[in-house]
Parts: sequence; structure tokens; C-alpha cells
Amino acid sequence: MPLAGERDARHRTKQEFAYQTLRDAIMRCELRPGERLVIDDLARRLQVSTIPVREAIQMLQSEGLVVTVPHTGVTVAPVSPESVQDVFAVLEGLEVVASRLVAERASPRELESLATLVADMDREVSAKRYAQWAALNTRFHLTISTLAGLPMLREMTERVLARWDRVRRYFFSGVLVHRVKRAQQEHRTILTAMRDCDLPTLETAVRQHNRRALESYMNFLKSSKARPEPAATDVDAAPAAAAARSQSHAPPHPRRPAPSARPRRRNTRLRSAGPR
Amino acid sequence: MPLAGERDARHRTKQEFAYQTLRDAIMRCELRPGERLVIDDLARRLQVSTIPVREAIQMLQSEGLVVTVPHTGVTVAPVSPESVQDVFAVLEGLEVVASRLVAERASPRELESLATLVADMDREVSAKRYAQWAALNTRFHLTISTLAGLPMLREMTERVLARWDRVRRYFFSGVLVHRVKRAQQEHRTILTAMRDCDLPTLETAVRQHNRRALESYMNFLKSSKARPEPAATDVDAAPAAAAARSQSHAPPHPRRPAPSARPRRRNTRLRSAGPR
DNA sequence: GGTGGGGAATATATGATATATCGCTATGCG
DNA sequence: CGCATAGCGATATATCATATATTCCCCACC
Repeated sequence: MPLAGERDARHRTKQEFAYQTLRDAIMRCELRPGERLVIDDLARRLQVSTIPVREAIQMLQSEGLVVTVPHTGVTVAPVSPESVQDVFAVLEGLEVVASRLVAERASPRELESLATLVADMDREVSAKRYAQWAALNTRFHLTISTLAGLPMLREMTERVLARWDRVRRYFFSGVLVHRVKRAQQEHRTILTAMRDCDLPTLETAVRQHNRRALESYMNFLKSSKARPEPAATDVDAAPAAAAARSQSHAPPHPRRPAPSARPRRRNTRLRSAGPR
Repeated sequence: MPLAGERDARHRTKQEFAYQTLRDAIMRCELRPGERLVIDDLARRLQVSTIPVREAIQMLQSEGLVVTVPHTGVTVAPVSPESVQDVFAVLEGLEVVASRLVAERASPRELESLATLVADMDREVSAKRYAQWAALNTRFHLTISTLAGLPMLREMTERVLARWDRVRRYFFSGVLVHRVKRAQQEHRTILTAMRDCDLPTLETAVRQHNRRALESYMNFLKSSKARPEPAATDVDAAPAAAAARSQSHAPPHPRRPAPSARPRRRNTRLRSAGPR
């Protein structure tokens, strides 16, 4: 299977194409965390040579989306429950700074664009299109970091948000519906404080927004309703997660594939644990 | 010139070797901001083929140390005065969060390692070895982010600190001596607040530390004593910057080299078009 | 005679392919 | 139970083909 991904005009080079396609697949958890990636396979599936693939892999690696072990192989980076805390810690730090900068130097016009986003999100909530809400939510936070006017700040925020997107899809295959309305309120509080340039309130609001999100998601995780789910459609992840609970429980992927169909000796190990 | 960089045991692969060497050279501003990098050249100078170099370039790109324009070329990322603000904004955000986490969960033993670093820095200050002080300073801040226990937080901090290192060397070819003592005091304040787990004080201290640094460096920049200097030795950048102000004013690097002084063919024949 | 646009030449990035080497891992044998 | 070894795929090299942006020349035009 060609790993979906037509080469459209967006991709000026095959390397970009490979990068985008792989990144998308990883984000969507279509390539599941822990899964082993074989460069030659990917090259075949993407219909390009290995060079663009290798370059793409390097980029993904320094974004932390894949892990490579020299001479051994590449695997999709795992997603751990702790990464939820990690994400929100970083995000809190960056956003406290970014939002302050926005309050101080954004034009009314720019603040308006944020307000528009919040309004759009409201619409999606009413329509129960939670996946779209999540996309706009990401854009909202991204916009704040952009308006702050500092390229590195924005870039780092972008990266964290991307990781969050992946974690969110993996553990929650969508979004916590009961969290959405509260989040919208918090967005409005943030917006108001920005307009008023009320920095103390703004800081508190941003912090709370992040902490409450963290809290919600962690609680959900602990309640163990979380489901490490394969490729979730997300596009309409809302309806109470009816999706077939696929049995596919890929065991923690080995670094090397079993030496293929060679006269397999029977119980072999690599079962790290198997002590019976 | 082989671009210095022996392949020692640290480099498990040539790709790692290329990456480390190039990164070092860029950090040291030996490869100057804006400078054009030609893959084939680099491969020759590093004594490897183009593939490891290309992979290294991809990694450097996603770290923002080089800029590539498709089909055109790679240049060392420029360093702007604004990036000073950028760095300290991000750092402030990350460190406020990190230091709080450290205060909350670090063991006395771990706090001790921070205290040791501060003491070591004191020694370097007395000895006027400011370059060493700067190295330890980076380590101090890195350690805080490590002790926070969140991998992504640490990784992002590492990246910002790396950028700062480069900016610092480029604009200030070392460190602002008059800032160092104050910085040490601030370090101690931070440390004390951590020990006492006095979060409000800690937050203020971390913020101030970053803002005062920003202020100092920005003032220095404005006073225009700053000197975009080629490869600074740094190893002993302290003594009042006697270093010869090299004339090397590389003009803003072109994307493509002029097609060189080629023996222009005069008899135009072979111009297919020569319709005449 | 100066000026601006079109087009060729060039250097280089990008991509493909074949081949060689190297390390890791699992296996087989003692 | 440990050591040698085979096989796989990652890593690396070399060579080639293609694509593209840049630059400069030339010439028509003003």
C-alpha cells in the first residue's frame, strides 16, 4: 500500500514530499508509535529512491517523531502518558510569554483575528464537530505565538503543538468532549485580558488554561478509558467512540525484524520476559 | 582546509561525524552566518561522501542552524539582533516552568549539583576565565531543565541555549564581563529559592535573571560596541578584546556563486539558436 | 549610446541506481 | 554456556541523470 499521499504542487521536491507524507502518517498514528520503519520499504511505498527518504527521516528525528539507532533501524517515536505532562509544561511556559507579548504589541486588527477563531470554534462546538474544533484550537494557539513576533518562539510552539496533536489522537482519539466548553470559556478570558492588556490576569488565565487541560487529560488517562487506538479517523471522532476496538496489539516492536522466514527455530526468544 | 574535526570514537557513523563537525563550526562562527555551503565542498573537506553531509544538513536545518532553498543552496543561518530577544523570551518561558518543577521535585542531592556549579563558576570569575564561566553557565541552565524531568522541556531548552551560545559568540565574542558578577548573584538567589521551595520568589528570580541578561546584551548591542566578529577564539575572550579586527567583510552571500570567471567563449557558434 | 528583456550556459542541488562495507542480532555449534 | 558465524539491513560510496535558479551575454528597442 502506497502509504497514501499524492505528490501535489505543495511539494517542491521529493524530499519534501517524503517528509510531509511520513509526518502526516505518523501524526495520524497510521504509522503507529513503536513501529519499525524500513527505509527501503518506505522508498518503495513512496515511489522514490532512498535518498529523499533518508533525508526525511533525519528531519523527523530531530523533531523527535522517530527514533533511530545506528546500524539497527528506525522506529516511530513512542508516545507515553508522561508526554502529556511534558507537552503542557512546555506549552505553559511558552504561552505565558507569548501571550504577554501579544497583549503588549498586537494591533486591534490582529486581536480580531483571534476573536474570529474563538467564534469559529464556538460554531464547531454547537455542531459537535469536535475534530474541527481541535484543528481550530491548534490554530488559535499557533496564532498567538505568531503574533508575538519572535520566530523561534513561534517555531517551538509549533513543534509542541504538533506533538500534542499526536498524543491527543493516540490516547484520546479525538478530544475530550466535556472539556471543550470549559476550554472555550478560558479562551474568551484570555482574549479579554489581552484586549485590556491586563497582564496579571492574562498570565493567570493562560496558566489555568494549560493546567486544566493537563488535569482533564491526565484524569481521563488514569480512568483508563484511554485507548491506544490505531489509526483513528478523527475526522469525526466525536460520536462516542464506537470504532471497532481493533485487536491489533502490536507488541513492543523489535529493533530488528525476525530474520524473516528462515527455518524458524521454534520458540525462540526475544521474548524478554517470558518467564512464564 | 579539512574543516578541522578528527573522527574520534564519539562518532559512531560518518553522518554523526559530519553533523557534529559542521555544528561545531557553525557554533564557533567558523562557518559564518550567511556563508554559503556547497555540499560537494563540505564532503570533500570532511573526507566523506555527499550522503552523510546531506543528512547532516537536514538535521541542522531543522535546528535552524542552516537555511536551505530548494535547488539553490544552503547557507548558514543568519544571526540577527532580534534573535537576542527571541532567545531570552523562550528561555524565560521554559525556565520559569522548569525551575518550579525542580523546586518541587528535585532531591537535595540534585540541588547540591547545582550549588556546585555555581561555586565552580565563582572560581572561574575570580580567575577571569570568562569563557569557562560561560560554558558552566550554560551547563547550569541545562541542568535545571534536566532536573525538571521532562524530556521535551529539556530538549527545547538545550536547543535555545545552543542558539544563545552562537549569538553570544557572534555579537559579543565572549561574554559581557560587567554582567557576570550580577549573574552570579542571581544564580544564588535562584538556588536559594529552590531550596526553600519558595515558588513566587523563584519565579521572580528566574524572570529577572533572564530580563536583566536581555537588557544588558541589548544595551551593549545598541551602544554599537558589538562587533560581528569572525571566528572568535572565545577560549580567552576576556582580555579587553584586543583581537585584530579582521577586515574580512564577507558581503552578504549570494545564493549562487557567480558563474565564475569562465573563459567566455567568443565565437558564438554552437549557439543552437543562431538564427540570424 | 544606454537600457531592459530574452535566452543560453553553468554550477549546483536533487534524485536514481548499483555496489560495497559495517554492525547488530540471532542462530548454530562446540 | 560461550564463541564463531551468517544474514539482514543500515550505512556509505560512486556514478550517473535530471531539474532548476542564477547569471551574463546579446540584441532589440528606446
